[in-house]
Amino acid sequence: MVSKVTVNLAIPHPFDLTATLESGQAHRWHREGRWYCGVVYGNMLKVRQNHMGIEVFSAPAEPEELIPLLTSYFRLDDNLDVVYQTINRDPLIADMIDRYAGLRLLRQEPWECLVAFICSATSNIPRIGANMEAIADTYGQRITLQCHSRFSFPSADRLAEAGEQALRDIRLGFRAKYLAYAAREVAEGNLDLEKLRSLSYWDAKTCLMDIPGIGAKIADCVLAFSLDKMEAFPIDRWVNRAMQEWYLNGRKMSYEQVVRWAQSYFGPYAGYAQQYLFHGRRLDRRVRGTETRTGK
DNA sequence: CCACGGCCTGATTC
DNA sequence: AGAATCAGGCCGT
Repeated sequence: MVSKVTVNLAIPHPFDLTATLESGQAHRWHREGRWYCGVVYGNMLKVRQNHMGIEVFSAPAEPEELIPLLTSYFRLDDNLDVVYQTINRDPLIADMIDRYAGLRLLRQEPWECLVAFICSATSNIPRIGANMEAIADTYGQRITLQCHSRFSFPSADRLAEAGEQALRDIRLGFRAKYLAYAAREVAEGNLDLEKLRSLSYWDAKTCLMDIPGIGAKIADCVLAFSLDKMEAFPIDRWVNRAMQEWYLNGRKMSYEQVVRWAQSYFGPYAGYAQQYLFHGRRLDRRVRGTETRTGK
């Protein structure tokens, strides 16, 4: 029997499922028309937004049981009005907020998020997704929902056991070594991701960056997208370009200098500002089809 | 601190 | 068409 609920959570502030799931934070969502299919915390989900809220199919847990999980995952506990008031410092960011109102950060599983962004180095969004699926297909558990099958995301233990060569074999490239190392550190308890929540942003970041293959950018992604550090400000080429052109007037600054600048400018929700800048810049490039290659 | 080459691989560009 | 180039970085020199 198929169960379905409309998760009729009061969403008093804007929420845009499409913008949220297609803003490059999460890598295991597949779109089918207006539905999105993904795997979160061992549950396969099929979700769609309507005027009431979010419709959900799920397995193995029933949708009703997953309401707290979904509320957390989609950060429906964030008051976006407050976020917007805080980061809305100028007409440029205001335009992004206006265009993508309801785009939310996600609160993902830290381990899965860390793996995804280890895979992100010198890669691109489709390939990161392919890597994540290959990892799940090979090492996860099968979950079936309405004749579709997906696989849960495997634990660090499981990937530590797999080892570097096996990860290379599923085409992770040079990232296999970093992933194998990180898996071992987490499996052995030397890196306790949940514990990072209780640390300050800078302390948590330092812990993450102790792992080879995790630099400032990847650490910031994990902190912003899974560990509730909303002041984290991941800077990739798109955000960097937005910052250079719109805010820094071409001034040369190191990565961490730009982070500090953004934090002092946008405040404690700098991570939200980053997500809007990133999304806007990326879509812009797509629409125009061409990208000026003067920068690199 | 900064600059640079190398790293796996697949898609896109020339 | 085959060869460069590039993609949501990081590390070592």
